Amino acid sequence: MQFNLIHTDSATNARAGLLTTDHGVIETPIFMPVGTVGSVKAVHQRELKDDIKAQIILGNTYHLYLRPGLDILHKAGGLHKFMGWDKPILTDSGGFQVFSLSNTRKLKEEGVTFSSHIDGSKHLFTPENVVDTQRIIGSDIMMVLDECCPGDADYAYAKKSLELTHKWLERGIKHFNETEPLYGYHQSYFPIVQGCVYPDLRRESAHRVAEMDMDGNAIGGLAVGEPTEKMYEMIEVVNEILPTDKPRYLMGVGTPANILEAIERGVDMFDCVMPTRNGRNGMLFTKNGTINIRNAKWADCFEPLDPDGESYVDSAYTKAYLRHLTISDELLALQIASIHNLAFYLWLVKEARKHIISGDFSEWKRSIIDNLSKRL
RNA sequence: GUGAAUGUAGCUCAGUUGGUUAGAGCAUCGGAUUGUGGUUCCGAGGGUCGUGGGUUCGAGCCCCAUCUUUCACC
Repeated sequence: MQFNLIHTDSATNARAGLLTTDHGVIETPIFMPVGTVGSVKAVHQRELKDDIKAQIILGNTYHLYLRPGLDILHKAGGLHKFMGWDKPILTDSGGFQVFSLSNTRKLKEEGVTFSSHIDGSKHLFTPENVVDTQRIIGSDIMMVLDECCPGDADYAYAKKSLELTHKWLERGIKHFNETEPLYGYHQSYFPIVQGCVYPDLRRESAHRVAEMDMDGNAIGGLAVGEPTEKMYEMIEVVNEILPTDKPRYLMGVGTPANILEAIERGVDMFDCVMPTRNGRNGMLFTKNGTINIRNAKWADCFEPLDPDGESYVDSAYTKAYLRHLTISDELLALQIASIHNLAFYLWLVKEARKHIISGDFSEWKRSIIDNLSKRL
């Protein structure tokens, strides 16, 4: 994997770059649609590629490990072949799911035991076997197993949690270095900065992560209940330390405004369920603000879905039609809303990149950011 | 025609031996959702209890009449 910075904004820390993987080049900053179980929910691979213009998508180790399972993924020749997607894939380690989904998780030095949300069966994730699993999945970017600390954790808990995450980090990297890709292309392995909302823990973690000298670095444990300003502060603290010549990935974030603020602070990669999950619930993102398409006021609005939108759904369908489909629980509603929102998120980062390169990122951000969180 | 049921929110129904401002689910309307369990959660509006009388301090509940719908029988 290679990362080339094309341009760094003179007024801010925003960067435009090119991330080259064996499955293609990614223009950063980038947003990565989330495709948990080998499918971006409600969106066809062809639409992802041709209409949304996704350059990389996410898969999830926890979900794929439980279903379809390693045997099937291995026989399929990895996730790319299995799902018919030949562009890059990043897999989350599953650490977050173990903490957010499982009610019977148990943290130990060795790893984390949890019971499946599907059938209750017991499983153990260790830093090592999560590497093995991601080798089998064959993701271009694998993530380390970490503990995602809640946003309201106290200092003592956060410190203890961070120590465990760092131990797991070293074990994971050791195992990564001792294993080989299974399908003939390179796999990168990103460590994750934790430390909750405590600047000294974040600094310590960022130093630790930077020392590992991996292909790229991630910032985790944010947007998990802490105030937004804290999140921005933590990004600043961490990015002072993380190397500038490696891509920085802010995990699980976020709103369009969050993304622009993070880009300004030097983040290159994002993923979030927001455009797809909220889309399935009738929320549309536009550059003028968000729309709740369920609202009665759209019932007879026969204007295009989004006059400024670049996706074909934006001009092909009206607000009234999408409201009708949404209220009627039609499957097409999920598809249209998901395609629209993902296309918007990809437009947003593409536009940000354009303005970083042309040197007016700050002005552009200022001109758009207040509108993004308005409600239409 | 006779007999038996039935009538409470837009819909399907609860509603104790008669006792404060008649409840629920769904629907409607609005809000939340940040490394996804096609979710989930939160809030709001909405009823002259078929109608008219009566008994009672007090009636959705008891009595009478009437209408609606359903079933059975002639």
